[in-house]
Amino acid sequence: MKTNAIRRDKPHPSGLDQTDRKLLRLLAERADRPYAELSKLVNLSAPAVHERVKRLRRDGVIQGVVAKLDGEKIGCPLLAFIHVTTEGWGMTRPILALQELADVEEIHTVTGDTCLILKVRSSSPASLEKLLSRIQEVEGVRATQSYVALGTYLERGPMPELPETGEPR
Amino acid sequence: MKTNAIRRDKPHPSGLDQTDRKLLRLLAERADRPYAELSKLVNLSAPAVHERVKRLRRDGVIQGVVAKLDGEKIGCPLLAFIHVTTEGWGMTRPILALQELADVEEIHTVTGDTCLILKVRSSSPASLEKLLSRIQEVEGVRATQSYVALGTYLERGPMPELPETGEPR
DNA sequence: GATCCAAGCAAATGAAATCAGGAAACACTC
DNA sequence: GAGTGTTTCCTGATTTCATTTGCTTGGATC
Repeated sequence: MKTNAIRRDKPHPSGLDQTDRKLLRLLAERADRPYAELSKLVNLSAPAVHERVKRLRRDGVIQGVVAKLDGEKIGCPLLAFIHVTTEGWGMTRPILALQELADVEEIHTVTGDTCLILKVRSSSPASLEKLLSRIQEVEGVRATQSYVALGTYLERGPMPELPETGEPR
Repeated sequence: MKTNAIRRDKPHPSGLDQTDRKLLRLLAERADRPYAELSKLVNLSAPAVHERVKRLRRDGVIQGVVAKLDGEKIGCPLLAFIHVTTEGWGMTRPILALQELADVEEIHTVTGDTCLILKVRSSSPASLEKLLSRIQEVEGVRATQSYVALGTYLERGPMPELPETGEPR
């Protein structure tokens, strides 16, 4: 028999222990790793990792697994952030309907000198202009201001912080 | 023998045919599908899908596969966009170094009334404040302006447009 | 119309995910 | 501190899926 080195620790408010967090960091970076590989990295057996991932999925911590595509290579070289100021609160039905457009990637309501921030990716300036005019037409929209990305130096998803150094990576 | 329904078409400038684009849309949404399932959805055999995905990966169209995590559930409930105005162009080494911090998710240089846009996700107002002060200290940084997200109504990655309707979804 | 190439398929192989049975640690209660 | 239930883990099957192989065909080229 083997003396299992089990260390229970859920010191974190999120209910995730150290191993969970490490796993999540690994998966947020690259989710197509075999459990066998992950299991070595977190010092567990493959089925144990499987079990944890299943739980994290069930609890909604892991929302899904997606392929990261290259904007330029799929024909959408133009990335822009659009600030939208509106009459009221901002998040109306026609605004929400914008998510049907393939080039709208994110929609947030925010505090600050604007109401909405949209992240969009267009195939051409003309396409971006069309999108803008479409937004301007929406009932309640006062104005828009665009920020076209010249370069993207980092783009990744949420990732739990390491132990409690509270910083690195 | 079966009469293969082969339709060659690469009408798109990106070099991706209709099937590639459909595949990419499927994978951008959910990348943990068996090839057998994908193969039905695009009317191909599993090995054919495998072949295509391999090519798309090799060509960098698919940059990778990542797990999408829930910001709140991993203890980072605060999402914010930070505009940074700087002396010169903006993208200096110390700014780039910010990517070492786990809560910085994106860094873009942009046109418009700011130089840089950062997307960050923090565990608390205090943590966000610390990050802000850290940015302010960077050589060449003139000012920052923050937009804290109240609600996120859409958040996804790049995705090729459908056929040529140029719009839906 | 002969030849070449790209892309496909079915069948076979190998690798990985998943399931099962049982043990250890932990967290309770008494 | 012994008893008991629950959680998490491990090893060893079993099954599912990815990947390889070998061959076929449609289309392009000459």
